[in-house]
Amino acid sequence: MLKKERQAHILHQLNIHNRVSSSWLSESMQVSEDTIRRDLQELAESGKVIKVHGGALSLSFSEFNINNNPVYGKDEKQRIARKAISLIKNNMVVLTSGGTTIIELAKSLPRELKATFISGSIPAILEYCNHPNIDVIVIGDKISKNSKITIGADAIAKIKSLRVDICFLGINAIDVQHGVSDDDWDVAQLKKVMIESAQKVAALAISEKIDTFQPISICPLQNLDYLITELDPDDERLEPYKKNSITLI
Amino acid sequence: MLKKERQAHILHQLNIHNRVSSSWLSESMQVSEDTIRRDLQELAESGKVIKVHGGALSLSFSEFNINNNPVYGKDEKQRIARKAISLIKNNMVVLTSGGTTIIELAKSLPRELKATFISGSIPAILEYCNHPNIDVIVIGDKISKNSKITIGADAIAKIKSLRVDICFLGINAIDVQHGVSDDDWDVAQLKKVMIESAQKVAALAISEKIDTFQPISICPLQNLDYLITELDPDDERLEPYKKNSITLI
DNA sequence: AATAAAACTGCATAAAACAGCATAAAAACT
DNA sequence: AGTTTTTATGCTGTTTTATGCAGTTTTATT
Repeated sequence: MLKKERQAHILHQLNIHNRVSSSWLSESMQVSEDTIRRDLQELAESGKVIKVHGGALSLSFSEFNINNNPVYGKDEKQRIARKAISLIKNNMVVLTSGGTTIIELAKSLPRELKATFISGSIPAILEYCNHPNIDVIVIGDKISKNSKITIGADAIAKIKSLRVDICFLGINAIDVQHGVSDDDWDVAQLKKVMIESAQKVAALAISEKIDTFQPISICPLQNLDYLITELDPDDERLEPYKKNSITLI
Repeated sequence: MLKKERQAHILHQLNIHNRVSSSWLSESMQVSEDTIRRDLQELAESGKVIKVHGGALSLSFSEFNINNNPVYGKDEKQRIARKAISLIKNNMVVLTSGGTTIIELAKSLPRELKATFISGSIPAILEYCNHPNIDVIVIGDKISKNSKITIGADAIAKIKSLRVDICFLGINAIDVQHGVSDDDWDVAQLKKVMIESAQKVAALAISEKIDTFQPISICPLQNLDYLITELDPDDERLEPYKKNSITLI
């Protein structure tokens, strides 16, 4: 087998699998690992593959493309935020959960928007505070360290006493069978009452969370009014969610 | 599975769930926990994740800590903070007001201190959150934009229901005749009830605020147990405050 | 304060990378 | 054709890297 052939074969395999291991290549083409190593070295030097210990990765390998922006998945979250904002009208009272998507929403709020935001998420509150025209109401209680959100009976009681126009939930998992679910019991309780206290409920999720589930159930799909992802509302991945009278945005 | 693959997988999981546990990763990728630990270590060193005991957190979960605008009189406030901390013992319940001096206090808390902190000041809460051994309780209510602190009937009622070991007040004005005073009516109300709810009250003030007064009175000197400034307790400027059974620190 | 889980340390090992050499085939040149 | 040069490949021994394991220390939780 000629050198060029071999290298072409390697590139081909990389296109298919996004990864190859030296040992496997050596085996499948019946050449020594040294030869493979030298092939990979050349391909890497001419920038066609990414060489790593034990093999090579395709250029399209996520880390090197996506990871140029420091916050993973930030663009997606900003798209979601923009869509979510279209639901907020002046003088509305808005309840928000925690999570990075919600923080992105908080950061993206247009300056001229005038509304009341209620939340127990410290980072979100901080963002709301920096906004010129937004009234901020804090849900008090004990803070859960890892999610930086207030949780507990007081928080739940306070949320129950509310009746807000719309509630934005940053969700961790959603699928047709289980509905919205989470892996933190306290946070799940909080989200449950948030849903009850809101006229409209919007779930915010990057598409990677679609069709996943976690141990603690929050609500069935029927309770949601909007599902907002970074995808086009007509994307086929969202098809199963259409029949549940959820508005896809 | 190649190392980079694994690390990319970890980042991907983090993107979805915001946090991952080492044990789960180790299980799901069939490698030892040591390997995972080393992966997380590398990712943390290159600043792609935040390593915590038992796993790792997504970066986007701490990026709101970039709040380092210069503080007026920072050195003095740090000195005050150090003195104030000497009053806090393990397992105490501490109530704090807002203000930059209090935030300096929050930042200076020693890692090994184990206590419960209660506050309605968002910046202070954020600092408490980043401390490993401190339980944080948030006083909820409407936020006063300029002081980033919760104010209102709910906050006052909640504080009244407390009985804390010690209360730290960042104060705006103090003099012998009027006692502690302030220029914000809401904040003053809040501080009044804080004082009532605490066994001991410590007032924190840089020396510039000594012997000044403002329109709204909070309490007479008699209600204070400690007065903490950046000055030496024997400084002559503090002489008038000694006879009021206040401990100068 | 006691306990269990996780992190670290140092070591062992296997796999992979590397450097240098040998060789054989291919290419280039006389 | 014969010689030299270049290129490609494999081999040997050494170095580096990746990973797991055992024992200890640290951290979190109750």
